[in-house]
Amino acid sequence: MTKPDVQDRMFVDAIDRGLNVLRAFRGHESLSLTEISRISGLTMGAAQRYVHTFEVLGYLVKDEGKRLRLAPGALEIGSIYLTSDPLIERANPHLAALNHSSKESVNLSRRVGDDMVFLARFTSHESSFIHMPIGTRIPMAASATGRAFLARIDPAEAEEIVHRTAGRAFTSRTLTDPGEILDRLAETRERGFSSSSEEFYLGDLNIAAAVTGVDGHPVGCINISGPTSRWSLQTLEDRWAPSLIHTARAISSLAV
Amino acid sequence: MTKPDVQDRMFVDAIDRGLNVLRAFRGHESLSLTEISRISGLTMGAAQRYVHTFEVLGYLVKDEGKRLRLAPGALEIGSIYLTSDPLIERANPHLAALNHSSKESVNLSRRVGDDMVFLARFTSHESSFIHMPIGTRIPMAASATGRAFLARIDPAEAEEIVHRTAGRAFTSRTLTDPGEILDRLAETRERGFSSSSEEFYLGDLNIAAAVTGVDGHPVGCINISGPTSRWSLQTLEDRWAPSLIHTARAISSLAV
DNA sequence: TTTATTTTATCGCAGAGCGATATGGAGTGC
DNA sequence: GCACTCCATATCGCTCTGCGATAAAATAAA
Repeated sequence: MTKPDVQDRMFVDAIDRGLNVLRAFRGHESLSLTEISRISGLTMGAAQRYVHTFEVLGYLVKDEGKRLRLAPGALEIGSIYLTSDPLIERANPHLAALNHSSKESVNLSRRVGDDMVFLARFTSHESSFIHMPIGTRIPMAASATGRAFLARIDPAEAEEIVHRTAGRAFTSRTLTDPGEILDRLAETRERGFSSSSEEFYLGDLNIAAAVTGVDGHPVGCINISGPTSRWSLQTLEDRWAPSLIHTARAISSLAV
Repeated sequence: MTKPDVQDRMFVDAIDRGLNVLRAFRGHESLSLTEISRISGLTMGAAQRYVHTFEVLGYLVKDEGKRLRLAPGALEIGSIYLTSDPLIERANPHLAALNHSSKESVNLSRRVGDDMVFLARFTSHESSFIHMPIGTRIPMAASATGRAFLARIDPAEAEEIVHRTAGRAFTSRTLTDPGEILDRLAETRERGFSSSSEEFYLGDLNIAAAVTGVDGHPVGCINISGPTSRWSLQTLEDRWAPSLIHTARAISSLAV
């Protein structure tokens, strides 16, 4: 369970237990009731009750036979979030303009724990397309957007996060040495943007810059991503980093 | 409450009560605890417990003062859905290709109740951009995608939906007469695609075609949307409806 | 056809979530 | 600076919601 303290009487267990039913679908197209019970750790009766509840609410739908799938109704809360976060609506015109001029994928993300989460995504105008839907999480230490964010928070906190989370490799190119990552943060602080080359998936190059709030603290990041088939990291940086920084500043200046 | 039957002992009330806290944020950037209590219909104590629970889970975050906002963590379940629905991943390359050739906004949607919900969105390569995030719902009767879907289901069911939901106008151009909408469905059945002109918001033109499953029933729709500043409905149809239909069929042929 | 597994339906129980309320904190007006 | 109002937080005794267990029904596999 997510509950931090077994004595937290303010925490509603049923919410977490219910969400665990939906979380069970991560990496699965469909699941049987028995599989949901096993993956979520709930008894068969409890799993049955939550599944029934989410079917009524439109979050789950029965597939052929008795298997269940997540349904489009599961987008309900995420959709409310996407229309209530002012940063997204404020950033969109700027992201669209940068997407238009660069013709590459341009995204907005915010921090969630040790990850960056995509909130808005304008896909490449060229034929190379990679499926990274809204809500996708990328580890901060292994991504340009994450490192752009880390470069703008308290250095001690950034160092703690890097030491705690570095080490996991996603490709053969992922930086895993904390010292090397911290060097990249220092470089990012100097240049005002970060970059990564094929660290989260092969063939993908990225440059990113932080968006700040009125107090100068980072509230999110924007990035441009382009494939190795069209760019080298050097040419992507030379051509688009100035516009990226300019766009990040333009979005930052709208913060209230 | 959403509960259809007060005697439904399988329904977990706490889930619905909790979701009502999050639903309260629809149309609001932030809310106080008192406002959440009032909008959701929960007592102060219950609202307090659910707010605390969602703060721990990362779905809500405290703003300046005591106000609360939805946080990016609220995308959790929606994100799992977007990566588990095989239609989305199957459709993406085709949507990207159509977006690339048409340079206009290309989207995928599925039916939820009386609405169509955007599941994937490739934005226009031109400068006109409209904020319609993933999860946005559009009434079936008042949209090209919805009418493309209605044209492929049982005519009696389609007629019932049109009579029950038609009448609400979103712009001065929204079709509200059920007879006229049913005529458009007949036209759609003939042409294999539907269209709408400025019905959901002014300046927006749309053509749509249904994606079908192995049994020929519709499982979703794709649409191309372009602004009146660049197209007339006639030229959008003439130029892109053949490709749209072709793309819908290509996606349909991948269904299992 | 038989057996095994999964799903559904039901029930008595107990503790999770409840509403009420007291207390603390913040904002406003004088 | 103080009084008042409103909001937020903390707490408590209570009850009914969600529980696990289990029997029956349905489905899948041999």
